[in-house]
Amino acid sequence: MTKTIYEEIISLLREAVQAVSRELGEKENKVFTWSEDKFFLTLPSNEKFGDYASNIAFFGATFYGKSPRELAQLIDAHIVKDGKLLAKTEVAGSGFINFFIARERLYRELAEILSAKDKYARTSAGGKKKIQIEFVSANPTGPLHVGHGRGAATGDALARIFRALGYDVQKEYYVNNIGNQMQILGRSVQARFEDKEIPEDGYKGDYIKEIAGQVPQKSAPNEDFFRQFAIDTILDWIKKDLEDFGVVFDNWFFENTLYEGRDLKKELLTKLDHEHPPKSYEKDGAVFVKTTDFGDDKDRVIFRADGRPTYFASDIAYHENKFNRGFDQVIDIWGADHHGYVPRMEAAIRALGHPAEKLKIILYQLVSLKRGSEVVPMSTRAGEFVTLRQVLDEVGKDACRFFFLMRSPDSPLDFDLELAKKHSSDNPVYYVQYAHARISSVFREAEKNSLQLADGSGQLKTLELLKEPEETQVIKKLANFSKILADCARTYDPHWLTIYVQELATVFHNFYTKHRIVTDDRELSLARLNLIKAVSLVIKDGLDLLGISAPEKM
RNA sequence: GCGCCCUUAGCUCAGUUGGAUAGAGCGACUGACUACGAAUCAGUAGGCCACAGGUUCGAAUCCUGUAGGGCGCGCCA
Repeated sequence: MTKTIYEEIISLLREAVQAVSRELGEKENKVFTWSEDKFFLTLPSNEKFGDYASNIAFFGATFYGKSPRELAQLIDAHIVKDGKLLAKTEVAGSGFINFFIARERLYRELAEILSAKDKYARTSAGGKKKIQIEFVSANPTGPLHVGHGRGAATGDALARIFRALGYDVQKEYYVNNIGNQMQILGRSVQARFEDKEIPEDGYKGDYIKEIAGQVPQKSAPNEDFFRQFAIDTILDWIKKDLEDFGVVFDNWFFENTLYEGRDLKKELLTKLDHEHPPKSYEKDGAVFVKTTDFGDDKDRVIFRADGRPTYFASDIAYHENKFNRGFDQVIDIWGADHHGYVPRMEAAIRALGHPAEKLKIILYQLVSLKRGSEVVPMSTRAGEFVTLRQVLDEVGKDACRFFFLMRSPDSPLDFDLELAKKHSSDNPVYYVQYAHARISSVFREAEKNSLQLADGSGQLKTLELLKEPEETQVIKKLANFSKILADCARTYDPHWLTIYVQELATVFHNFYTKHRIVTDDRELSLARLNLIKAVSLVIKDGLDLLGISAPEKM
């Protein structure tokens, strides 16, 4: 596993800073401790600021009574510049250190992509750390709607990215298959089946009729049967929808298994109260958890006066179960409509004695559908929700996933169905896929001219022919891929990758229109074929990690 | 009423741990195919980063307040 350019620069920078610390420490008898999270590089917006930039000198400056610029110059003087990694560095502005990568290093990176192929940018950063991502987890009371699609796309893409970075990832779906809603579901189907009035609070959608229609006539159904039948049927739908959406879970966890063959109440209370002071108490016959001790604004009931557990009891037990399975990090992905639930869940984790950082809850904002400028009405209450299936059938998996992943989970998503269907440059999915197809097409053309890339043809000697600014731009963009993946993992946000593949497509298209690839100059043609090969590898890999296909023709 | 999220170009949005001259795409306008896919590319115009204070060497980014929008506030799930 070779080090990335980014990692190499960071370690040079760290060494330089340490050297400066020692020097100033000896001279002035005081040592500033740079916090480790300040060692990062940004990708400057303007290329005259170099390929990477660091603002590290802004941090120790006042401590040493120097200006950031002075400190930056000191650090800069200690950075090793041997031409293998860095062509030069510069202190600029009020104290930035700008790094310019040596051409030689860029060619080596390109060669690395060509030989690593789809293993490029795979790192061991995760160190086999066990992560669990729980997402979708919609109650099996109806088909998935578009909102669930956003959760599904986000969770699945994150899982793929974390895996690529060497984490041991498990994807899980939690099924609420017991409780009041399930009783109501069962009764609704039963009423349909028996042609009776659906209960006031029952489910009234057409899909209830559909389920009732599938109940075998000769069975002797009772309420339990209807409930189970309904749950099974709906779960089958959900699984099928997810599968067609490209999402396959490693594990389906059923709520009822939390209760089977054990006294959950006793176990939970033992867990909560084994340390002094106890974290639970009884009031008016009900059992409360003192979540207020951990930042929640009121204590929460986990067992009602009649002894029945609340939803929250299941959730606490479920998360305890996750931690018992040995995950170092547990990620929950919820729709923003559940945000009110976050403080109590986090409080519960701490009440159970787990460090708060072990649980990461990602909230994604809601999705609204549009056709052009017209808003598609959606209201769960009126039963007017648009299903994931409908959108999937209409716009296809690739566009659907790309649109869901195009925005940060934080920002509300306007999903324009018309745009997603368009096969034109307005549509970012096709823009990126087109770049990939175009490259495949060039290779078909090259073969006609009996030009082929043999394994290992990406020799440095050949690659060094790539000197045009547009070529350099492409190589630099390619070299950023691993940093982008790391950013996605650090921020738990895959949308950086959707932006990245678009940018990569842009620099490629720009190069393509300016320079001909297949020419009489055989060596140069080979060099350029290698370059676009690398582009197609990274685009394919990037799209793969988003769960989107990279077609060779379209 | 209380809490959380949001407000950046005509539109849809980037701007990640505070950093340099706030960036894309669409739309508008101008230009580029007698050789590899024009589903493409190049260029021009377009901004009081909702508003008002504050913290900082430095704020679209952090804090406080105001206005507007979304969501949530059960011994429901």
